[in-house]
Amino acid sequence: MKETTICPRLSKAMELLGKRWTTLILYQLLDGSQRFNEIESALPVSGRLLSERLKELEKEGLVERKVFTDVPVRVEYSLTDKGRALEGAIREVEKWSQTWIN
Amino acid sequence: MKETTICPRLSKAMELLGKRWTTLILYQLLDGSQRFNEIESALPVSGRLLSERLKELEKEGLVERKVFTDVPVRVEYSLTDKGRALEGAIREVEKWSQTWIN
DNA sequence: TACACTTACTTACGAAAAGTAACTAATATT
DNA sequence: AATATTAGTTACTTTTCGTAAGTAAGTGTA
Repeated sequence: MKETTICPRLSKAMELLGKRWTTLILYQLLDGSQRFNEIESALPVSGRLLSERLKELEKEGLVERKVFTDVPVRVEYSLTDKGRALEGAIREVEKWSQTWIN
Repeated sequence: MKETTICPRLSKAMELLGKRWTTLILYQLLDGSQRFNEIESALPVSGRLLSERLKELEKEGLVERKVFTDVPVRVEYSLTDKGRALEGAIREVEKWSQTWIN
């Protein structure tokens, strides 16, 4: 990779948030804890990618995964403090989109 | 594409902003008008992708392109009002990254 | 007992996007 | 004539994405 002048923290943040679907998944979870299928229904993302993204977000500590051993199994995803701390940024994008898109 | 419950404006916004490099390019331009090579040097993005992204951003009205017929040619990119309106959102992400990354 | 049904994934595979490096046009300098 | 500069473009390989089908663990139904 090239040498750059950009802040490594912002760079790393964008590496995560700049991936397709990541921000919309977080946006969806701002409404509260949700099951896999709920998120999948709310967004035009496939199970394959949703699974992949949720794993990344869990690994980076933005999302928490809870398994309930009901039948069939129930899995709930929610934001951690680190994830919820992005609410301000996400709301700003939401506001921008209402003003400038379409 | 699937049916979703998410707001189409936010969805469209994220289709643009969620692409790799887009937000970092805008962040870079918050510093003011910059030439192609300046942006390329500041970010770990290749000329091929930078060119593609700048075209998209110009088409969507977030970035303006000005050609100066110096020798060799000079091209300057700057934010439009629509692009600059994203400053709040970008600064929020920047703040978040300073607090939570690393 | 056998078979369908549910959720939360995983796998396989072709298509699209991204990374890398070499190349180009226009012109000015050496 | 050869070299250098900027702002790209082209060709090619690798990575990521999208779609559809398959899986595991139980539970309900015939």
